[in-house]
Amino acid sequence: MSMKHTIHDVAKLAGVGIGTVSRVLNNHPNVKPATREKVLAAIAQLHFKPNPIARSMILRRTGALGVIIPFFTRPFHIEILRAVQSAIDQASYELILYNVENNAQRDHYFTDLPMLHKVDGLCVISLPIDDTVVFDLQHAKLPVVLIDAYNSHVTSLVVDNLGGAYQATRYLLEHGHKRIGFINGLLNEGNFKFSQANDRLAGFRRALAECGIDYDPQLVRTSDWSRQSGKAAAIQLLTQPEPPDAIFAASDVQATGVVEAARELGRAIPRDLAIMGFDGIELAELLGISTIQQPIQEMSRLGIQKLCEHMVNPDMPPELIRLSTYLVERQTTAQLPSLPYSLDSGILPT
Amino acid sequence: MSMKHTIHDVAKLAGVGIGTVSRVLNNHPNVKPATREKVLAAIAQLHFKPNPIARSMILRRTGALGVIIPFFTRPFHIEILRAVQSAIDQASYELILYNVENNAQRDHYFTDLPMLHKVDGLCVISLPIDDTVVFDLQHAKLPVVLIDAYNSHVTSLVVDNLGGAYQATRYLLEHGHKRIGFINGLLNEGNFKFSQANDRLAGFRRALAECGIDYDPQLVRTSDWSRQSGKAAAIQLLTQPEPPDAIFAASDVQATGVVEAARELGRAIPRDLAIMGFDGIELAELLGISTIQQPIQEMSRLGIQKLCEHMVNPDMPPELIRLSTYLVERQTTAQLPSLPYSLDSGILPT
DNA sequence: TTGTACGCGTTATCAA
DNA sequence: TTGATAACGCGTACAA
Repeated sequence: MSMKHTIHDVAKLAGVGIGTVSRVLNNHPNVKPATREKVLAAIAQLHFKPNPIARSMILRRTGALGVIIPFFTRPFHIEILRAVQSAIDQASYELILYNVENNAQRDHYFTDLPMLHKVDGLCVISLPIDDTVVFDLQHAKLPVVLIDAYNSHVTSLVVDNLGGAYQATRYLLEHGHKRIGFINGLLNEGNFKFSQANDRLAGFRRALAECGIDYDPQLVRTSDWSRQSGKAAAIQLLTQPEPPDAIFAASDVQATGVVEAARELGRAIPRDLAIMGFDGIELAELLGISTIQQPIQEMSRLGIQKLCEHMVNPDMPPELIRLSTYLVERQTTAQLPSLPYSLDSGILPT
Repeated sequence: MSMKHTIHDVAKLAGVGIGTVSRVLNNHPNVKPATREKVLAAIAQLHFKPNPIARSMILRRTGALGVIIPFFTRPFHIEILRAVQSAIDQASYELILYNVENNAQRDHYFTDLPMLHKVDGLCVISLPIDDTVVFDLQHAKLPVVLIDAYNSHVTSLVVDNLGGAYQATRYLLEHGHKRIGFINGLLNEGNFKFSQANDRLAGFRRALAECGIDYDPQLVRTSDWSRQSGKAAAIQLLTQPEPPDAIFAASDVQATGVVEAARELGRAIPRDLAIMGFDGIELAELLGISTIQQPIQEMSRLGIQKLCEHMVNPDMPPELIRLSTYLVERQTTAQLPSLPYSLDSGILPT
């Protein structure tokens, strides 16, 4: 019944040529209403759907977008994927998910995908990309956008990581904290460079400098983007002779580790220790962690929009779109007048 | 350089026919070593990669698997997607992500995808599927597996929802709790039926019955799978004249809502109120919530494995694979001898 | 307005 | 062992 009918079957059934069927399918103007009806009837009767493979062979477009993303590393990426998925869906494309866990995998996608013509466009998330790869992509005429990553030859959407970190640090200083600890994310997690870490450190230092505070390397630690590592780094910071009275973590997940550490060490939050995260993932909201919110929806939506524009107009020059973060005050920093319960006893068990 | 070279270009450069090139490509035995070298050299020189579209046109396989999943509803689904992605990757397939948010979208995928031949197989997650759809799929010869869903005509991987709920309830009863509340998940969230909810209720009732306890409808509520709804349901339960001393929630996310509710009402956890979740997502571990752990990895890995088997051998009969859950004791139920801090003050802010 | 023939890039068949 | 040629299913000039 519905199995493999081709355009020929429809043509035969309707008593016309395949050209006519094709014209009806792509609703070309030049087809007599009467024959159009006949063809439509035949199509309906056979439940005919044109084969998208054959279609994309001749049209040179697959109707799919590739999303290259370090899917396992951070909840933040999943929230981006959510937003990206939604945007791709609205643009009537399919989404092919390429997870990258290491450099080899990333390079594999970057070098092979362009030549294979399996996707009409590529959306790369949080992954840096070499100029040589960019050159290959351009040569293969495969449109690309970078989300949460930057390359001058490719349309990139980034948040102001430096500004966000500056904002966080500044906020803590202005709320009376004297010694601000900073737990940065690893630049080289899983062998791929997250350049975001650099910018956040720079923002941290700038705020310090502006407030006339010396940068104390003892107050800065680097951990991978996990809760456990964030916790370990926090414990190091807090068990020093002169511990910080506030800690800014480069991600919300690390911040949860800091909360845990504070708990175990009996530090009251936020009285003894204020904590600020970065990303603005759901978990931060759930746990009441103050954070620098990234405009996840906006960034993703705009990214796919730009990708679509590049697909329509291949000669469009690359853009750098820099979005602002905003600070969300929650229980780990705000000295709210009357909390219904004491946060001092901590947020996280074990 | 690398743009669009075809097999003909390679053939010309190597001074052979395209048939020979094709044979080299698919390393057919019948090709003289010398010519193979020539062809290989030409391939390398041109950076030639066979066009997968043309390939799949004649081979009748795309190298992609479709994953239909309610991506936005619950963290549980994301953890399944993670495991499924990993399994698909290892099987050297690509993963096309189809998110379904409502019935129309689900039906759209179910009715159109089979005919389009865009994927070699389908993995459906947590979504019930009608027999008519199954019939269409079989007719289109598209292999399918269901994960966390069941249909007798399709290979299905499910956990023992009834057994898990039974286990949870039983555990609470055996730990001295007299009145067990149950917050079930909505059967009809987003208009698609999660039949899992039925089984969990059945397990709850069976445990009660076995222990000779009357089923009290006042102790059962149904909420959607969100934290907010779980909280609201818990508040209803806890503010009754005879409130429960333990609550079993049909999902971990709902359980977090229960924890919140307990906090606000000043109930000590687990002394005044024990709480048990279901799913075993990371969040439950993070928050120390006891739960019925689903074998997420195992279920996903096995599911993709079965899907691959069905693709190799289309006549393989459908299987029902039922995996066991296991109970994970954490802070919301266990009366551990010495906690480093008091959980009574609660886990979650706001 | 409509039908025919060609091409998309590959695999597979079949002579040679 | 190899090369020519026919599919695969569709879109589209071009001719009618």
